Amino acid sequence: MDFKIKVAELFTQVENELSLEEALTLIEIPPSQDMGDYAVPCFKFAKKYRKSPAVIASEIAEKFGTIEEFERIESAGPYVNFFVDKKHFVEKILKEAFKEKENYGSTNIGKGKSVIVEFSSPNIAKPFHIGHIRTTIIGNSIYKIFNYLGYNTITINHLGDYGTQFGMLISAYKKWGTPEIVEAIEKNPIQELLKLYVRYNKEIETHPEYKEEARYWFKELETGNEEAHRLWTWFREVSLKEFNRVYDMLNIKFDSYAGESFYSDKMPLVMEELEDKCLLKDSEGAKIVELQQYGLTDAVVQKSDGSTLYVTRDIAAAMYRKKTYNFYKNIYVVGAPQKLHFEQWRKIIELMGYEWAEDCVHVMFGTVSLEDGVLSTRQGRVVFLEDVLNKAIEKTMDIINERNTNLENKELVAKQVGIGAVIFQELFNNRIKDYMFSWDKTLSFEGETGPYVQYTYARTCSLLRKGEVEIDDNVDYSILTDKEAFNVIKKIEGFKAAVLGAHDKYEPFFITRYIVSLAQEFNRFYHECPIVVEDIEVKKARLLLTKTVNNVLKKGMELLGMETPERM
RNA sequence: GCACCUGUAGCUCAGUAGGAUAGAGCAGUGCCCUCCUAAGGCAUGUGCCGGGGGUUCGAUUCCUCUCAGGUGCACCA
Repeated sequence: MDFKIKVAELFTQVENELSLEEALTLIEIPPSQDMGDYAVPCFKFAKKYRKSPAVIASEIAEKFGTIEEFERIESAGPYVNFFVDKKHFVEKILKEAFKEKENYGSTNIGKGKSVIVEFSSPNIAKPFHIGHIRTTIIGNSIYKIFNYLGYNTITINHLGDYGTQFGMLISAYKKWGTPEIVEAIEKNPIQELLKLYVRYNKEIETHPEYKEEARYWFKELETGNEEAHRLWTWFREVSLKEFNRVYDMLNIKFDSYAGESFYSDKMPLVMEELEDKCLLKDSEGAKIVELQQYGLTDAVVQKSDGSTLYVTRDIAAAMYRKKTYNFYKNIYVVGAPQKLHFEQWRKIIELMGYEWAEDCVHVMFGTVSLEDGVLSTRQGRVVFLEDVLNKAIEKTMDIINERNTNLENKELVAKQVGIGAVIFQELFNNRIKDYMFSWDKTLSFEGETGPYVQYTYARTCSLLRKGEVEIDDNVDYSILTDKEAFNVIKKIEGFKAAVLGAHDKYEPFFITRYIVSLAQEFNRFYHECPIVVEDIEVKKARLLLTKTVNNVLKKGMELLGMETPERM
């Protein structure tokens, strides 16, 4: 980064009308190595000097004398190309990384600021399936990234634990809840509760009165009927226990499980406030907030039967969170189909006069589908998240048994690598892309994959063990100016930018792409340059580089939510 | 009908706040373990960057129209 600033400074010296900021925006990274490390195109100056950009570039390049940080500065066509002094560069980057250790890549931009990340949020009594993988893994990574940058982070699992569906479940249980069913639910909660739910929905067709009964029980639940509450609590607990199995596998923890039910008593106040602020309109018995003038569709905030809706609850939740946590950002990791909902919700909060509406962000992502169509719980088109993780672990175990039979902790490593592969895959592309779930892709471990990065990391660990020297930054840096080492170090320099990019755009894939490319560069270096060698100076220098790569890969994987096995 | 998202190599995708010959992985082919972990490295081919117009010295990138796929549009969440 500092070298880039240096380039900008040099440029402002020869072009004194240029501000440092302007100069910085002009700087580019040349497409090819032999064009230098930084470049400034001169098209912009053509008008001013009435000369061709190529002539300007060569004139500018000549104005620079010898400069310590740069090996040479020369023009190539309309560009001025800067070649950094390799030794200088290498030394600066590695010393910095060595000094900052596991904080290399972090900055303190989040100090004193609280950020809420709401993610995962499965529905109680419904399967935790492949459709939940995205919010869960993306959300966890965003939390880790913000946490690393010094923010005070709060993770919230906004459980879907409220609504008429629970009236149905309670009613169904009261009808068919034999001791055998109780036992089955304890053993296999989600599947059995889902069965009850599906059966109830089916029987509504022949027994229309069931619909009324479900509503009755939901009302009872709301008004504090003891039995209803006891059943609801039980459903919630057994479901959560099952979800926690997956969270444990993924190593995910939440600070709060305040779900929909948590806000159920906070709705009247929201309605009152909307009323006071003259935002409500009656429409066919329902209460709405008109939003058409803002290019949105009107939002229903209260049904004609008086009960509230999703948006109303989210407004209550946002207000509660502002009051409780005084957030700097309130992040919702929820699928793209809910874009309109979040736009309406944000607009309403804004209309209520809360400036912090702009601090609420919807981090959306594309939809997962299956090869045989859209996911559908009812139609049995589900892939359970737990099955995906377990299959990935199994496959990893097979590979380990094939190739490394004397590895210790095989089970642990298989778990770390298998799950790492799934996480990595999920965070490899731009969030917004839709994708089709495929076992082949999920279970492929070659090329740009999680195992590839973990393998490279394990390789660095192995080298550090075999090196048997104390790593310090007092080495002969000229050893690291060859092409392969230099490329690795240039890559290392980019870590900070990758983390910041991921932060700014709420896009973990900046980090995913980054660590894969770092691993690639390191593997090239590894194949070209023997590291653990007789010559102690060469060994020390190359091991310092190895150690730095080791640190960055480890931190990068951690930010994605992956484990980092030291042998595999 | 209206709105939003996506469209780049056979497949899956990158493409850095418009710039120098558009890049990776997979799949295919051929090399490299007497050498630090071969889940690795090297070599090799592939592109009307969906299409038309426009802005610009310069467009995969910005604007506009258009085609294709996906998603959302009031009492589900």
